[in-house]
Amino acid sequence: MTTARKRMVAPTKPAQDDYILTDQVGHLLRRAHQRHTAIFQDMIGNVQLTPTQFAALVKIRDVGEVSQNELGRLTAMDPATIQGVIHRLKVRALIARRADPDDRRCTLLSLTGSGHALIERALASAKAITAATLAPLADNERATFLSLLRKLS
Amino acid sequence: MTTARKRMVAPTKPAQDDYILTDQVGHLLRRAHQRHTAIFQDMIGNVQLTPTQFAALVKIRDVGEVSQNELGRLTAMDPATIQGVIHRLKVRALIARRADPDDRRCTLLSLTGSGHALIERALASAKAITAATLAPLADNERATFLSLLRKLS
DNA sequence: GCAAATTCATACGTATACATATGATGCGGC
DNA sequence: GCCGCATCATATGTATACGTATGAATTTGC
Repeated sequence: MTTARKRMVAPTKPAQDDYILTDQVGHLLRRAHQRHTAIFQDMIGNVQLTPTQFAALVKIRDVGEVSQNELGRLTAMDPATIQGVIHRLKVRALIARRADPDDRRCTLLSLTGSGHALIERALASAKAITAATLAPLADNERATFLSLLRKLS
Repeated sequence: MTTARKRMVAPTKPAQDDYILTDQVGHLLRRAHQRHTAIFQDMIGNVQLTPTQFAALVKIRDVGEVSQNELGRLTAMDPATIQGVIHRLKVRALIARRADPDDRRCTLLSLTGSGHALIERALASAKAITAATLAPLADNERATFLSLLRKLS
């Protein structure tokens, strides 16, 4: 064992130059998304809404009655994902459901009165949240960034 | 002034102009992250790794032995999150753990032989995944995008 | 030196996010 | 008409992601 000295120097320092994790677009996207979510939770106020719950409510407000899967497509959520989101909003009575008279597979979703009131309050915060997320960028950089980001979504 | 002609039109068609969900940076970040995750799962190959599992393995490879919380900081994961990631990698024997002789609170993590072999195989795919994610952008746009994205992470 | 504050890893609860499977329903092709 | 296929909503399982709480261990502040 006296020869057990530092036999393995190389393995402890592999080729970082080749693939730097924190420079990869996937890692940066994940961190930027994390940061935005944190800002959202900080700034959304006493209205208890997650980003996806907010998205679902805003979209229903925009389009009116809509089926669950259709709402998922409009907000980029899997049917399995939107199901849980809607369920939690329904429990809080922010959303109402009724059977679609024309297609018995579908459930039509709409905002309740309190849902409407809540989303209107949340919208003010939402604009500030977008501004806070983009705050590290200069004015002229923001449009550039959004334009490029849109191409990747 | 003469009464509300278009007063009642508004409720069914609310101010979309004011806040367009799909133009908000948070929504675009979420969708871009979704797209990257899908590309990752498609291209990572028969190596069964999620993006965060891959990140943990790559980072251990880069820095050698490291405590669990420290690894979390290096890969932008909460202590609660990294705990689950490490647990799943440990079950698959891709990671080994030993007590830190200098700090009995800590557990030192390292790659096993198969962990090392697996991450080396995954690295080839990882470069292609980054390229595929950025494929919608022109060459000159990619550096711009990454530079701006880094400011938001 | 020692009490207070911090850090480490874990555990529990909630909320996306998606693959997959299922049963009910609608629709197109023949 | 009706059979095959698609769609809708749900259910289950796995994996982040994080807040909060906990107990053990270490560092600090005085």
